[in-house]
Amino acid sequence: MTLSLPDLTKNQSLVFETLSQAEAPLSAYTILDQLRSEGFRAPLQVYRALDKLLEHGLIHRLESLNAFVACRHSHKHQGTTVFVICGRCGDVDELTDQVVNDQLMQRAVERDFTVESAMVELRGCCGSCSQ
Amino acid sequence: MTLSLPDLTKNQSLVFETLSQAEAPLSAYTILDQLRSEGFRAPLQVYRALDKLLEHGLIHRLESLNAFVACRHSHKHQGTTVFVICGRCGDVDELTDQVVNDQLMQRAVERDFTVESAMVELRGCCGSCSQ
DNA sequence: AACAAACACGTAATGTCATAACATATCGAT
DNA sequence: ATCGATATGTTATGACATTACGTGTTTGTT
Ligand SMILES: [Zn+2]
Ligand SMILES: [Zn+2]
Ligand SMILES: [Zn+2]
Ligand SMILES: [Zn+2]
Repeated sequence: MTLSLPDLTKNQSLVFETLSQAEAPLSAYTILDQLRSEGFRAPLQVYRALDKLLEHGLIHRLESLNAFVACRHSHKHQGTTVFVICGRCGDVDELTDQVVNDQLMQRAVERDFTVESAMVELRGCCGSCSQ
Repeated sequence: MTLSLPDLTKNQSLVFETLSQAEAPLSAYTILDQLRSEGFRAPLQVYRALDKLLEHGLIHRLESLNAFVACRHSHKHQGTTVFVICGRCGDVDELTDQVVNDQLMQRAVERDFTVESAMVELRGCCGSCSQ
């Protein structure tokens, strides 16, 4: 099954392909290095593409790593996304949880706080790496 | 009630005082600038003090801001701490929530993931700033 | 006291992540 | 064809963090 993607420009496609094929989160500068053979020369070429891909929801930024991953969800995100990040192999899984989301929003409302964005990241060791 | 603090060195005390008196999260370099009059010259002086203060649990690092705050809890942290960060005034509140913590741990266990650390940060607008 | 280990500190250099500023090019609608 | 919006190329700079090396200070042991 192929996702119907928004039209991506050349640079956006290159960055997205790079992230999609990676097995772990990549920093913008790592992406830059991998795309030098395609003519990339400067960080801004990467960051601009990343910005658009983030807007489209095709990728995510992991705040605790200063790195980026292609989205693994085939469905639209609803509520807060929880990122589960293995520190050994770098694998990143993502999940949405109604209970977590509702509880966070409830606690925010209680204190009259308007949530504009939420970050939830679990760092640790995945099943495969624990064997 | 005064906390019984671990013995802090001169540099650690200076950094902790700076953070304690701040009304918003501070970056390491902002702390450095504020402590130049006290003889601080290099980022490492700040980062080393921050490391120790983090170990002692006296301060927290906000991953989504690359900045630090003094802990506002008078009690020991149990489980995941949720940081609630106002983007207007910079105020940071922290709370612990059993439901959020248990649900996150449950979802981790389900997928055989061992959590080593969890980060939860809500960005938005606080009650005072919404008036 | 003498010694050694552990810890804290000072300094310079470097590494890593991200954006500002400015110029040029491409595309699409009128 | 012209115009506005978007995308791109390039250089420089800003912001966050660590490596490497040397020195000083404390502490526990002999
Ligand atoms: Zn996703
Ligand atoms: Zn793993
Ligand atoms: Zn705290
Ligand atoms: Zn506020």
